[in-house]
Amino acid sequence: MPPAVLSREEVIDRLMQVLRQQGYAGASLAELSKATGLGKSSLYHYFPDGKDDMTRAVLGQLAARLDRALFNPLRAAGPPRRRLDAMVVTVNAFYRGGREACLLGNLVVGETRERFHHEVAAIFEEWIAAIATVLRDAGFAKGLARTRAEDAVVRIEGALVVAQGSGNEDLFERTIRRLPADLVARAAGRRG
Amino acid sequence: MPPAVLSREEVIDRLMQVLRQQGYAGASLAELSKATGLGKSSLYHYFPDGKDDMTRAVLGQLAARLDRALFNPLRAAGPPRRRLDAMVVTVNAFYRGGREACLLGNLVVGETRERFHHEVAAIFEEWIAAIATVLRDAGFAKGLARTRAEDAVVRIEGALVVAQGSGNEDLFERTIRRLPADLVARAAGRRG
DNA sequence: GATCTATTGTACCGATCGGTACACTGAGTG
DNA sequence: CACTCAGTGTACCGATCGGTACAATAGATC
Repeated sequence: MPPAVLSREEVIDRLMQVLRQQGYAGASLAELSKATGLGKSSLYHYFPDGKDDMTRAVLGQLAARLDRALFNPLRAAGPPRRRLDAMVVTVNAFYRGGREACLLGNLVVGETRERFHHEVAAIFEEWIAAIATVLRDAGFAKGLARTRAEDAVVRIEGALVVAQGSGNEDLFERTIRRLPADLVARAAGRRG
Repeated sequence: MPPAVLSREEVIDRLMQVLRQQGYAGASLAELSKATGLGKSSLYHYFPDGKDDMTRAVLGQLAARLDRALFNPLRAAGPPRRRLDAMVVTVNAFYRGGREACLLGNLVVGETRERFHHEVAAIFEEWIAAIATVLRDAGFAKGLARTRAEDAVVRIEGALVVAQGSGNEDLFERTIRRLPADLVARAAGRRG
């Protein structure tokens, strides 16, 4: 809907970049305007309820993109180990090797946690469920598959925080590279 | 220094609560004032450089408290497994079973990442090093001890995010309860 | 009691916040 | 050509932002 220079999807993409980098409270309308190249009036034309609307649009687009690029491949047929390896590649690209923050992680802070809880929780849940599906396919019992799937997402989110906080850039990639082997390990072989 | 009703340590404690819950951008002077019971003038009397000063004071006090309650016990003598168990108890209390956010995690967002990077990175580093010490005492090689120690902190930070994001409250406690056994496992016995 | 210094309340500053009003444009459509 | 209407720039709103000035107060010290 923007003139032609930027599609709606691209606009939401720019909004996502600002939100994931600055957080909700830190993302001012001025920055969102600058990042998209749209004036405030245009921003409010597309997103009548302001930042709240924009954030919901961003969450919707994120959910759709993750479905396509991450969750559906996880749920598709194929060797479990290979599906997990594919996830690692996608996740690594999505977070730019740990240099980019997680939007979901930034939306659990302060008042935004309750405000966007439904959307955020749904994405986390779908992610965990998709990994659990792979692990069930790999022969694990339901409970164990679920627990390990949670642990995988926990480690990805944690690795982002610790990598950025400690300045240890490669910690993120190292952490997620271990994931596939760890996840399918038979009650043994934690890692090297 | 506050009249007598609140010690400096207590004031900084209140500031910490606001900062860890709201993040830096979301913590307004009005809120910090209300939480401490000090007017803006008093706040600026104790912390002349405003929010920046307050945040540094909070980080300093956090570092001191973690040293006393978490890192020193980890580095002290005693059975490694017991030291890790103690860490879990302390961590669980500190984060109120996952209901309280991590200040460090909230300070890696936006411009605050660079601003407080030294302090934040130092705390993460000391934490990881302390856990690595335990694991060396448990007989692990230096590299493996370090990697597993990183993983422990990664899982704690990640569990906070995922527990709060997914609304799954007990995920945090479940995750950290697994940590001691996982950490000292002999290249086997990932967990259940 | 006079003095001093730490602490505080009040009032204020310019800047920016999120958000709105409105007139204008320009590309389609009849 | 007349009309419409999605899209936009400009100007503005009251509220709040982080921060400062300053005079009043108060408790200790002499």
